[in-house]
Amino acid sequence: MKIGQVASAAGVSIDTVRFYERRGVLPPAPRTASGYRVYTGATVVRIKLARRLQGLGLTLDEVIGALRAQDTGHASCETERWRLQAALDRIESRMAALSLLRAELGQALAACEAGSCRVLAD
Amino acid sequence: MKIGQVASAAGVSIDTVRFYERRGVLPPAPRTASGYRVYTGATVVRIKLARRLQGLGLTLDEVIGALRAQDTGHASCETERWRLQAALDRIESRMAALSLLRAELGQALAACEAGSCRVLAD
DNA sequence: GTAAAGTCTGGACCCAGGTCCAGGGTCAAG
DNA sequence: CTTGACCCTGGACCTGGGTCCAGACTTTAC
Repeated sequence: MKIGQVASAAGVSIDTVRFYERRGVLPPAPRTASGYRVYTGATVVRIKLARRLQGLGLTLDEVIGALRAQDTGHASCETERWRLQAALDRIESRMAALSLLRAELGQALAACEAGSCRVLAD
Repeated sequence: MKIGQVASAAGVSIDTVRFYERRGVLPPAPRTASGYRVYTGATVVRIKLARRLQGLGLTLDEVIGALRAQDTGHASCETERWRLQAALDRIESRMAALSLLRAELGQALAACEAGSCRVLAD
C-alpha cells in the first residue's frame, strides 16, 4: 500500500500520515527503491486507533504514549486507566470553567434583558 | 502616566498594553517629545473593562466592537445583548461537545475498571 | 511516448492572544 | 558622569494539530 491508499482507508489526509510519522505516532515507513513509503493494513488500523483515542480527548502525546505501551507490551488496564483519567480530568476542569463562565454570562445577559445593561459600565 | 504604570495599575503586562494598541483595543497613545507613550487613568479603566469582557468569554474582536460601540455612543442593551448572546452560544456548544466527550470517556473508563479495557483494542 | 496522477522534501502557515527578544534611546538619582 | 531603570520598534516565537506549498521525481494509463 502507498500513502494515498492508507490515508483514504484510514480517513485522514496524506499530510496527516506524514505528520504522524514525524511525530512518532507511526514508525518510519519502509521505502521503495525510489523513496515511496510502503505500508500494510496494520498501519490503517493503527491510524484509526490513534484517531479514536484523540476523539476521546487524549492529546497526541498521550496517544503516542498509549501506542508505545501497546507496542512494548506494557499496556494494561492500570496504565491505560491512568491515561484516560488524565483526559477526563482535563475535560472536567474545562467544563467547570465553562460552567462558571456561563453563569456569569447568563447574569450579565439577564441584567441586559431587564434593561439595566451594566456590561460596559466602567 | 507612562506605560509601565498603566500596565501595573491595570494588572497586565507592558507588552499587552502595546498589543492592545496595535489591535485597536486602545487608541494610539499620545507621545512625549522623545516618543514615550503617555496615558491617563481612563486608559487603566478601559483596559480593565476589556479584560472583564474577555473574562466573560468575548473574543478580542468582540471586545473591540463593544468598546467601539461605547466610544461612538452606539452602545445599547440591544447591541450588547447580541454580543453576549454570541459568547454564550459559543460556550454552550463547547460545553455540549465536552459533555458528549465526557460520557464517552466515562464509558471507556468504566469498562477499564471492570477489567475489560478495550481502549487499545484494534 | 506522453500526460495525468501520485509521491517526495522540508519549511511556511493557520487559529488566538499574547510573550519575548535584540539593539537601541531616555531619564532620574547619586 | 555613570549606573540602572525605564521605554522604543517590529519581528520572531509560543501552543496543538495539523494543512498547504513549490519544485522535483515516479508511476500508471492510454
